[in-house]
Amino acid sequence: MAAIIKDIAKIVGTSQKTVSKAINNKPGVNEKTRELILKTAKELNYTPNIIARSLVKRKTNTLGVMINDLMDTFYLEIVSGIEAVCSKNNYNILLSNSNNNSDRELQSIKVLFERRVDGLLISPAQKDNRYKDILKACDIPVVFLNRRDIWQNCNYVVNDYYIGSYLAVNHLIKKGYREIYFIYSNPYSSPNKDRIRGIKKALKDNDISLDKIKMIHCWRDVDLYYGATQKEIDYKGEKIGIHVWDDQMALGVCRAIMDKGLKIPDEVGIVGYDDIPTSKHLLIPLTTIMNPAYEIGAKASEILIDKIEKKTPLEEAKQIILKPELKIRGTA
Amino acid sequence: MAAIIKDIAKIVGTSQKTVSKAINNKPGVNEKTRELILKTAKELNYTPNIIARSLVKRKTNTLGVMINDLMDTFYLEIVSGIEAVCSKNNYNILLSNSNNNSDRELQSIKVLFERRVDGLLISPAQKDNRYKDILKACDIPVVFLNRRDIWQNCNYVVNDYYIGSYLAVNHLIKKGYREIYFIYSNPYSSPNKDRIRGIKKALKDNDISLDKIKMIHCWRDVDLYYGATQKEIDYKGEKIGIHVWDDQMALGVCRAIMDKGLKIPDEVGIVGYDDIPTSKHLLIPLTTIMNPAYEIGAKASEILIDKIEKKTPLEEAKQIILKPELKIRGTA
DNA sequence: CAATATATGGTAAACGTTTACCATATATTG
DNA sequence: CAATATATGGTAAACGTTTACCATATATTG
Repeated sequence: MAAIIKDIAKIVGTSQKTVSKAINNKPGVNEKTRELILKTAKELNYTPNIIARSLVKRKTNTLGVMINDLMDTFYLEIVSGIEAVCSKNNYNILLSNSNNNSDRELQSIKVLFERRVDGLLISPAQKDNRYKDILKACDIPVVFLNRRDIWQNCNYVVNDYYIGSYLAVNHLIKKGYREIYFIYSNPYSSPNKDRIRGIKKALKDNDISLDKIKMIHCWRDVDLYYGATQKEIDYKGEKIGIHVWDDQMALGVCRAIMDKGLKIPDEVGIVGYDDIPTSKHLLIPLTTIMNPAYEIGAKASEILIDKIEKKTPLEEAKQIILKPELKIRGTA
Repeated sequence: MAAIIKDIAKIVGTSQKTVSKAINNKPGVNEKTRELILKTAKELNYTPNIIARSLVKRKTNTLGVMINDLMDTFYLEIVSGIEAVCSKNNYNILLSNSNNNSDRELQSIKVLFERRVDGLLISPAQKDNRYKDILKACDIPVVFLNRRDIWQNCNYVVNDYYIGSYLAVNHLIKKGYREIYFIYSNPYSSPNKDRIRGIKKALKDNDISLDKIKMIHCWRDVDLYYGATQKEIDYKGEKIGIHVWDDQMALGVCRAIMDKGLKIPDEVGIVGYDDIPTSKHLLIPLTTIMNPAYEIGAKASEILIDKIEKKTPLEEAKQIILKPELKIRGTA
């Protein structure tokens, strides 16, 4: 039905090769021939078949994007950044969501391979990442999003969680909150380890004993955060400072604090993480740490495309750590 | 480098066809031969090349997804729904973002065609949708997301905005808010037209003169909504009810109302739209209309896949209108 | 003018699958 | 037993591109 190169060649009375060259704007085609070919292509409503091209060129101009939680607005911004860079460089995105299920994650990565993506952007599921061997055996480049501990010398783009949580807790302490809590979600991930280091540094710098910090673990769900805050946090006259895993979860924490009848920021100070777009529009705008999600996605895609197009040697690990920033607003 | 069918055939000492059959679990292969083939495939680390398969089968098992604003959490949920259904049906997603720019939209749709997606899911850019002719000339199925006016008899899945805004304004009126505002964004879209019909119906049902409604147009940006509310809304002793384009924008409206020193919900009532996940976790949880975004995405993909696999005749338009729901919370 | 470079373009193979068309050996049927 | 059905599997073409290898005509060079 749809026209193919062979049809155009037949009509114009030339070879397929000449048609191919003309359509791809390559030199070595007579100007008149080229015009005739392009005109005919337009008339026949010709659309190049990228599938066929990919097969012979062994390049799909496609990036596989594996996200662990598409419902999280933080990843939304990362994907936006990826999309923008891909679009500019003529790459397409094959999007998958593991839902933090490592079986689905493994399966999806296999499918992305079968689809012959030129490179892979991965935001790993929370635990049990079994794809490591497959990825290492394979020779396509991979860049990890927001995680830096998948294997030694992996490519990654992360926010500097060490600095971020340092800034958060240091700010709380300087503002006079002395009873410090950290409510966290993903215990074994590199972000969490980095953040705990940052928090300890902040305590040390302010001459506060390390065991003054109270850690509350809570899986990532606003209602769970609400419940944990309700249950675990008690005001005994000393100002409480809470550093929360991320802004989304901070909503639950804020609500629980208000429901307990405590005052933000007078009795309880709260610092989130990520600076999602809603944070600054809340009734009490959230004090938080800006995590440049869009930039993470954009930077990671740039690195990946560089690797694919061999501008950067494949074996040399690219590791980018982006600076976070304290955004002081209404909650602390 | 990587093994292909030919290699396996040579090693096992059989034809390519037999290998292909064995790998695809098709009948007509001796059990012993099949086992040997699968074992060899595993040893060679064989990965089928979906690109080659797509070329000969003329089917890519890929859906093109064209979103007009990836930064909007509402579309995030739609994409999640799409992803879930695709994953279940062995389809992949090629994701594009038009950023409400109709040039990019047209360009991206062309690229998706060239990539030979089996079907297209489109959430149209705000204005000037120039892809209509291309789409109609082409013979792949298209389902529109959240818009029902692109052309006559197009396939679509929408929320019933007529009912939704009816519920919103009716609720405001019943609660005693008599001065009604509607702050809206996308004037010429089908959602807006449907919503205005719904609002008028609500006024009529409550015996309120149609010219009592005040419409404020404001492009979709929280700060613009904040500004418009600051400027346009004045409390003169009569309770004000505001129906806002969506929940995200309602954040700006709420903040402006508070900054003016007005009380929510005593003096000003606010009803949003969409029921994004944060709405129920706000300090004053937002009264809103639930818009089943995930379901829209899921349903649209199901329809599209049905069309592709010819379970539904291509020419018969599938038009699904999902019911919204009033969520009464703290703001009205 | 002969030798060479350049522009133009044709032929045919290749990318890695699937599948239409056969062919053969064995099992089943009346 | 002859006739037929069934299981197994081989050959070669096809999907729609790109490209290595040539070939020819013309322009340029000394």
